[in-house]
Amino acid sequence: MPPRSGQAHELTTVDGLAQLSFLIYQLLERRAAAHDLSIVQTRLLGVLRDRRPTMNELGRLLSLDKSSVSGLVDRAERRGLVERSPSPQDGRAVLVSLTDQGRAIVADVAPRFGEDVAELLAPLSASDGRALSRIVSRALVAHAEEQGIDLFPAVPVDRRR
Amino acid sequence: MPPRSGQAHELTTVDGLAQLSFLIYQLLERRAAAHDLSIVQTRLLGVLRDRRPTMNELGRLLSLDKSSVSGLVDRAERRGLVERSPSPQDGRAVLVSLTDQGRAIVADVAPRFGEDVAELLAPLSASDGRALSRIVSRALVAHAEEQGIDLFPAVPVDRRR
DNA sequence: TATTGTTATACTCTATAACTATA
DNA sequence: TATAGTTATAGAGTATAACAATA
Repeated sequence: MPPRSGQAHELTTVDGLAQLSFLIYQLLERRAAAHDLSIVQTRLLGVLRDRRPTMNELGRLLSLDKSSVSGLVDRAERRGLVERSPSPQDGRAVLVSLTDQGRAIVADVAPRFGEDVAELLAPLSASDGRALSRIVSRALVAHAEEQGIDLFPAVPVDRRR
Repeated sequence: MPPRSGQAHELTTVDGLAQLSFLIYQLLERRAAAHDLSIVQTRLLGVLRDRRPTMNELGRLLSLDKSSVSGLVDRAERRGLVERSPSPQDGRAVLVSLTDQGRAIVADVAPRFGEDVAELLAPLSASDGRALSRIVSRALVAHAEEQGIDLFPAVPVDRRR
């Protein structure tokens, strides 16, 4: 039986966060679909926005096997969204970067997705909106510290190797 | 440049919610993988926990085409997790429900996932935790109302049609 | 005629295993 | 030998289109 809170139903914390996650996931999915992109392709472009990783690093960033990365980059490259170049440092390594076309898509999708999220939060009061942002940020920062992850990379705009 | 808030970094609302979503998504994915289940299969089982929908309704609940639902249910049925039965009301319709085995998996995954989420929120103060739950719930309820979706089905434990 | 569901088909996405080339 | 990446293969997941059965 769902608990009541005042006159309206309230979800449990877990159910609420799970549903919120799926919802936000779908918002991004829908915006990506406007460019005929899957979520994974979109994450690929997003990750490349401020990085120029090797295939290997890309696998770690996206939590994918190297063979999955090969296929992913193949399809993105075939569509002209990313490009491969040989690493000057390591004859075995391959660097992946956005093309202008890929960058244009990121520049289009990102703000629209931002609007979607803003719209989702529009029914909240201003103070609830601020509180949500602060609390979520706090939880993520604590989690990142525990995992030894840097949430705020130095943003190497044009790092070459 | 990321804004500062006191001594710690704070993410933008959009970035924070997006990251939180992917994180929660991954938590569920990891728990599901322990049963060799994909996220989609897990969502299928979760949706069936308190429903006995037709294939058609299932498609709406999971935002999938009917042909995708056919394949999804095929694979779950082959593994003994769900079962199809003819609708007594409509000769064309097919009802889908959990088997005991499917129910057992839900009963195992749900609390573990709940613990993962609780752990993620553990660094928050008690009042922040409550506020997060309340605010998220509020946003989801408002969104569901706008979309004409019922977040709280009447929980038909043993509804036959 | 319209709706429910399945099937055929094609593509994306993913991992494992075997392979090539470089370190 | 070890590492970086690709390829072959197999399977899940998805949608479109065509179809059969029922309403």
